[in-house]
Amino acid sequence: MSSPVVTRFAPSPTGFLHIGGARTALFNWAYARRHGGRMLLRIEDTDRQRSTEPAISAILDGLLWLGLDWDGAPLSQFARAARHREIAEELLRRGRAYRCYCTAAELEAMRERAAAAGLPQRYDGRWRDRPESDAPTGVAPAIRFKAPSEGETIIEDQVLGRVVFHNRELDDLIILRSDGTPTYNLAVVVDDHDMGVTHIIRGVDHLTNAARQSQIYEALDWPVPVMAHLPLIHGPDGAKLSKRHGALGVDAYRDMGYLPAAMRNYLARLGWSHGDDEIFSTEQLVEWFDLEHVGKSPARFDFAKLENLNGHYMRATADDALLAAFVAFLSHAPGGAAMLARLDDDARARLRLALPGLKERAKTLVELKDQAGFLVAERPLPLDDKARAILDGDGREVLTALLPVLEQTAWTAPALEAAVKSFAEARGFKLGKLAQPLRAALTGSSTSPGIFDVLVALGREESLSRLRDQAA
RNA sequence: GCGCCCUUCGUCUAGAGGUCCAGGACGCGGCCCUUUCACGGCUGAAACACGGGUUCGAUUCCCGUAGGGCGCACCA
Repeated sequence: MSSPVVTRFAPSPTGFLHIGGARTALFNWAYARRHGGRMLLRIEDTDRQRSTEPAISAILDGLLWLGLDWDGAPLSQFARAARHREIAEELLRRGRAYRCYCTAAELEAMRERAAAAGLPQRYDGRWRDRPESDAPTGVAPAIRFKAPSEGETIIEDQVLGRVVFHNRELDDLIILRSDGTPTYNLAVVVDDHDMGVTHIIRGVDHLTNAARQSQIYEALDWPVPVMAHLPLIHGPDGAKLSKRHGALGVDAYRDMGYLPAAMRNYLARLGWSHGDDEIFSTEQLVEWFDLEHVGKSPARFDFAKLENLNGHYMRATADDALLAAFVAFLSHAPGGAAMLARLDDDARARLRLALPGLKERAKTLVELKDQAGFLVAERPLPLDDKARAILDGDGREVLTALLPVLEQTAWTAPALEAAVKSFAEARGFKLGKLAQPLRAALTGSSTSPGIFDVLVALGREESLSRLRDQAA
C-alpha cells in the first residue's frame, strides 16, 4: 500500500458536533491528508438510549459545513455488535477475560465502601479466579477483561510523550454487558483494528482508555496503533467549556456568521502552531500539519481572536464568493429569511455593488447582514437614534441644498465625491457635515460604509428618492 | 480520595542549554491615515508559576511544591 495512514473520527451521536470534536476531526483530517492517507468516520452509537438519528445528521452536516470530508461511508458501531461479541468470546477462550456475576447493587456497594475508606474506586476482581461452578442462577453475567495486575502499560503518545500506567491501577473492565452488547473500550479496539486504523488522534479525555485499549490489543496479539491525545479546549475562564462559552454545535458558529475557512484556521491554530504563522490556507495546513507541534496544554477558546480572523477572511474572500456565502447564510440564519425574501435580482445586484465597501467593516456575516439592511429596507426607512438626531438638526437643510447638485451629477462614486466636495468647499463646510446627513438619509444609520459607494449601490433613482423623502 | 496529564504576556503561541534584558498574533493604550465606522501603518504596556538541583551557563534538563485539567460506569 502506498498510503498507509488511516485516521478516524469517531463521535458518539448524543448531541451536536461541538467545537472540541470539530477540532479533533480537523486534526485527523489534516493528518490523513498530509500523509496521503484516509480519514474514516465511525459513529459510536452502541449506547442505544442516548444515540439519536438527528444527532448523526447534525454531526455530518457540521463536518461538511466545515469542509471536512471523509473516506467511505460512515460506519455504525452498533451494527458491528456481533463481531464485538465474537472477540469477547475469543478473549474468554484465551483466558484473558472472565464472566462476572456481580449485580449492579453489589458493584454500587463496592464503590461506596471504597470511597468511604478513601481507597481508589476499582472493581476488586472477585470473579476473576472464581470457578464457573460458583455462578449464581438467574444472574446474567457480564464479561470482564482480565487486565494484567502487575507491570506497567506504556503509551508512546505522539503529543504527550511516554505515559506510564501502573497496571495495578487499572481494574478489570467490563467488555461485554450482561445483555450481550459490547462496551466502549472493546468496540473501539475491535473497530479500529478491523478498519485498519493506523493513527488514533483524539482528546486527552481518552488517555486512560488508551492504556486499557492497549492492554486489549496485546491480549489479542494485535498491533497497537500510533496514538496522539489532544489537550482539551477550555472556556475563556479556564474551566470546562460550557454552553455559554463555546460548547456549542458548529451550526451555532455558522449562525454567528463565521466562515468555514476562518473556523478551520482558528481551530488549527488552537493548540497547534507552525512558527509564527497565524493566517494560513487549508492547503498550507495540510502541507504543514504535524503532531510534533501540537501543544500539551489546554487552550482557551477566544471569540475575539476568532472574530478578528473571520474579518480577515471576509475581506479576503472574492466578492462573488462572499455574496454566495452570504445568501447561503441568510437561508438558515436567524432573521435571514426576511432579508432573503426581499433580495430580488435587483437588490442582489445592488448588494454586489456595495459589497466591496461593506465587507471592509463587517467581521461576520451577521454584521454584514445588519449593514446591508438598508439595501432592501422598505420605505419609509427606519432611522436609528443618531441618524434621526442628525436629520432633526440641520441635516434636512443640508440635504435640500445638496439634492440639486446630486441630481446633476454623473452616477459614479468618484464623480459624486468630487461634486459633494466642491459643494462643501463652496459653502465652507467640512465634508463630514454633508456626509453625515447623506448617510443617515440613505441608510438610516450613522455607521455605514463609504457614502459614495452607498449612493452608487442604491442606484440613482432609489438614492434620490430616499434623499427627497428625508429632505421633505 | 486515587491515577494520569498540563503550567512562557489577559488569550493563542514561538522558543527544542548560551542567538532571549524572550519573538509573533488577538485584545488593550497612543499616534498617523480618514467624512463616520472599519482597514492599514507606526508605537506602548504586558509573560518564562514557585523552590531546589544538574551545568561554566537554564525559559529550555531533573526533582519537589502550588495551581489547573482529565479519568476512575454493565456512558462513549
